[in-house]
Amino acid sequence: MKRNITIKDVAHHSGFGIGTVSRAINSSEGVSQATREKILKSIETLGYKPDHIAQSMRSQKYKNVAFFADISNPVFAQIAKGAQLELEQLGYTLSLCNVGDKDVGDKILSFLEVRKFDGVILSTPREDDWKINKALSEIELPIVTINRDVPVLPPGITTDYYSSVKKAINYLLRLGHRGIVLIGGDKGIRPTREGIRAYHDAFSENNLIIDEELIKSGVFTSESGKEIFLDLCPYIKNKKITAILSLNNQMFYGILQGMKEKNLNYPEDVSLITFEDSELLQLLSPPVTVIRRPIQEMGTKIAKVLMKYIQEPELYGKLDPDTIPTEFIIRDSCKAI
Amino acid sequence: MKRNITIKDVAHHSGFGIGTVSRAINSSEGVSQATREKILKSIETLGYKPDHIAQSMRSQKYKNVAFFADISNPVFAQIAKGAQLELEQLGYTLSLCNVGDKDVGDKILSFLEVRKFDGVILSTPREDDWKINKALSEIELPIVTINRDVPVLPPGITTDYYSSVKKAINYLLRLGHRGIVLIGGDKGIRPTREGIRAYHDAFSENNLIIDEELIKSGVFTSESGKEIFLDLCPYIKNKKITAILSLNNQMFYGILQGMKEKNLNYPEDVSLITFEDSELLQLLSPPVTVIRRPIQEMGTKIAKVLMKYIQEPELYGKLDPDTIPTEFIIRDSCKAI
DNA sequence: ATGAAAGCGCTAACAA
DNA sequence: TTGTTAGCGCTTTCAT
Repeated sequence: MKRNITIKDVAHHSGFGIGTVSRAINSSEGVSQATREKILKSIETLGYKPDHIAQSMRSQKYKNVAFFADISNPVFAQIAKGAQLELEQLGYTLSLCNVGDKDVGDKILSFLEVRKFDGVILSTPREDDWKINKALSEIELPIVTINRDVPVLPPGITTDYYSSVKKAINYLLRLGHRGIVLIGGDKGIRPTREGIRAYHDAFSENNLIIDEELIKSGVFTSESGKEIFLDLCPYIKNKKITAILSLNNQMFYGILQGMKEKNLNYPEDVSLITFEDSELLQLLSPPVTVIRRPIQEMGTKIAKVLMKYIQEPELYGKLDPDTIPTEFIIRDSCKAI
Repeated sequence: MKRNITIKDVAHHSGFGIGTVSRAINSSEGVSQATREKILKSIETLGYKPDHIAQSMRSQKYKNVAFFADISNPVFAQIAKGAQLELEQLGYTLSLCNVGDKDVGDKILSFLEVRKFDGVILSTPREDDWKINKALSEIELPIVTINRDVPVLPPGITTDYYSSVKKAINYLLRLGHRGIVLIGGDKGIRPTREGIRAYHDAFSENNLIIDEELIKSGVFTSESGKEIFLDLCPYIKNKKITAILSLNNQMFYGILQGMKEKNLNYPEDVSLITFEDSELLQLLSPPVTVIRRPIQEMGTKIAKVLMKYIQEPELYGKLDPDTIPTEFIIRDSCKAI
């Protein structure tokens, strides 16, 4: 096994001490321009690469970020990609961790316990789970959340669900719909809460009374979406319900599955809008009216904010919350009544 | 900053030397059962967690695996998830790296240069690019490839494209199709090569002459798929071409886009089959006939093999190649002629 | 079976 | 500005 080139070799080759070489590497001050250049040249000719592990051990900086989310959801995969691309610029690495849906707090802690990170990117399944939150509050690292308002954490990066859901509801209202179902996830997470808030506001601003029964919450899976949809079918058939707005991409798949199963069509039998654009939704016939957001950019933004926290820890929790804008794109999945 | 519990504390608390403690932690031999238990108890009561960085520094083992692929493709995202879940079992971490499409070799090398890994999971964009392969051959780590036959690397995990593509072509042949287009990616990568081989074999086993012009290759993007499709349109209209088999999910999106744009329908105007199942393909009407493979399990398998190489380096390159089976699922996107 | 001690490659404190 | 040195927490010889 061929020995690696170490800082000692560079010191020897350049004729300076290892301290000076270290300073040159880390572009710390206290090195004359001339020396720095000579050392850099030595590094170049020797092909020296600092041992990242040894650096970490001494400096307690790891250039490593943990990503907690279910990457099999293309949305999180895109966010991960965006974040990785950004972190890479600064020499940081993104490490994946899939915490399922149970014992989330424990899993996160035990993941972090045996590994070293400088920061965390996180999408927690619930905001008000005290067990999870207790775990989160024990983490002594900057954490940037994805679309979650976790009481024990500073605000992270969020999507502007409110404006576009409101636009969408208003659009349906204008088309004459009144029996509008809102399908979201757990009511204790931001996307659902913001969606519901927008739903309420849209109705009341139009002086309409809300039927709370029309607000459905499940979990972010197609199975859950399908189940909710099937329960809705009788009301769709008797025209009590004429439109559905889904707040989640995966649930929307389930809705479409349910429609197919029940031989229902949109927009004839029910009008449809969903959150999160995709090639699928454009390819379906008719193409689906959606709320879109720039997902990969979200990842970039998340990484940027986290890096700021890592580099200036005193800023943690003091930065203004950042919200990603959304876009309401009308296609052909809604009809006027 | 509260000091961490170190191996010294455990040594002190248990009354043994740090060497013995270390041996107990690593379950190396040379520790009596009684001592081991006492030490384990001390570790428990103190809540000691070995410093993974210090361990790495001494042992040159990092419990870290690099994943090179474009995770914005849901297929790779799923593979990454499967691999992560498996690696996690053994305390290993999966770190992401997105190498785009140019300077791939350099990017991989520079990523690996400044970080420490025990192994690599890789999907290279080409198999015969000497620059990439030169880079790959310089990597002194076990590498498991995803569906690639890279000359300078041992075989990794592959999918059985051959059998199912053959089944698919035979199916189309039986339906009376002769103008069957095969759309794949770069001819220098395994999936395309295997697809073409199956295509050839299916035709010749049926004593049919192949029109090489019907084998189209592009890149794995929807844009490329669409472009190829649009070129095909005249022949579809004059019935020279009656069926298309796409070897890639992303390209298939492009084909569907093209169809939509040209107001063509399947299976009326052209029969369609694609590789890689998804909810989309089942929701489209009519649902699309596909070749399916268990993607997440692929990730698991990849991780397992890599772990074997990491734990027993002498096995590297000596294990039998592993091939993931595929399934041909007939739905309603092909009609008889 | 166990302890002592060297040293992995680096940073940071201290000296010069 | 530069060199020297301690020591980060651990594994691994080498003694005992």
